[in-house]
Amino acid sequence: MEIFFERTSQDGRARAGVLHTAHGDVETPVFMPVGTQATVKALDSRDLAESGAEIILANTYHLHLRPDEDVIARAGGIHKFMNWNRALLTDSGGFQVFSLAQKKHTGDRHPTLRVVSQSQVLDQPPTLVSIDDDGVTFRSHLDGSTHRFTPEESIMIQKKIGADIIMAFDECTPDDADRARVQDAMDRTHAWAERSLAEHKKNPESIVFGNDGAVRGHRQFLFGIIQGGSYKDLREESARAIATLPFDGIAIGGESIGYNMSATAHILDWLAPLLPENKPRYTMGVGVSPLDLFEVVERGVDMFDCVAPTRMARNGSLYLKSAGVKNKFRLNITNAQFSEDQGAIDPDCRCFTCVNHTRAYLHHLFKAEELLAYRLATIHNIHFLLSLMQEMRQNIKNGKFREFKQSWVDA
RNA sequence: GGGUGGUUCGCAUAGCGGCAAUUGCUCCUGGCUGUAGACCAGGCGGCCUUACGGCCUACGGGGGUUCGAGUCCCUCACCACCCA
Repeated sequence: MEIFFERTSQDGRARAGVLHTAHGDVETPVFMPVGTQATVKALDSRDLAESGAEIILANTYHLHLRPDEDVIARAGGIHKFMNWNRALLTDSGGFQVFSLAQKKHTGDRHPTLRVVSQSQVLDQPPTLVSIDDDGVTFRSHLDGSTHRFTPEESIMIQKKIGADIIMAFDECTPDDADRARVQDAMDRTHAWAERSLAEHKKNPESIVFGNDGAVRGHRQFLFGIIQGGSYKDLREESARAIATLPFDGIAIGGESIGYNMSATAHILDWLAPLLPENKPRYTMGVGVSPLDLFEVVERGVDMFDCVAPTRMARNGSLYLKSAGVKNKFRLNITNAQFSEDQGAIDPDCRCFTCVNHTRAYLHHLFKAEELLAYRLATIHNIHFLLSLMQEMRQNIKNGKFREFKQSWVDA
């Protein structure tokens, strides 16, 4: 029988291991850069590989709406489509269901007016039409057209996209939801987990096409997702339900995860005794601060992703060690104080940006809104976190994880 | 030499008797969840106040009318265009 995940060492609850995928091995614990629309924004596949990325994310919701999964399947699958030959994971679209339903994501903070032509203005926020036990109906944020996702549909789309790891279709719970709502979403997530699994088991391979037009699939691994909000008993119930099913990996979802790190830590502590040791664990949406990565790795998590490093990069917020607690290991390169700073973003960083360019230059590129700013900044932030993960793995292997974490806490 | 228009917070603008005074840009600062995000929010004369708010200085210079002037009148300076 094939082996997907191997633990190679353990230090306390922190684990180091490797994921074996059709597109190469992935050393864990791993941070996965987010490439929603089949691109990690501002980077090409060479930038990504040189930054040390072994696995990236893409999104089912976005790729279904554009360009459409059949386009990607006919192109030979997402790896060929975007020229990325390492591992890739697709999210199921479950988070978008949650995101679409959240009022705060349709509020003033987001532009809803898009100029379509000189005389036509389209006011088209994404809209959640309905959620029922069978699936979700929603309107596209691109053109307002109505679409429907069911667990079966989400899995089928993910097979056509052709990721190495795919996610069960789930319902993410808002942080402020009451218990009945959380329970409801959790029960639905469990039912959808079984249906996602059943659909996947029919054919555990991707459905993408070779140059000859014949299907040329590769093995895909399916993760289930634990929900249950901030309720201990619900989280435990969800963990038992998901852990019992023959998923290849276990994800932990919910709005709190990554957003509220003390809640995330509590949830992980509750789940610790209930998670199977032999399956990879994935906290969805963790990685705003380097310290967040320590928090989850310390609690036995193997995988995590976050839009923060790439988005922060485009917004001029760049990671560095010893920036003090105040700004959480980041500096804002657009600040006036960097206009003539001839040092590297992070003097200890060995990424392309830090080796070749100064803070003053990056400051200028951002002020001038030059496109190179976003690429150089993203290269740095991704490299920074991935290199931190590499050090973390090494320290787990050497049994020095606690000391290593402390060196960052004290920084 | 004559005529017309203009001079408002770094730049550009609004303002037509109640104004610390519009808007855009620049500038300053902050925020970023399984990406509707190369985005969003706040600030932008000075001083004081936790806040409500208060005081001072301000619409080219000077003078005048008025309870009150960036706004009306006179004058000077400068800029632009037109006619000689």
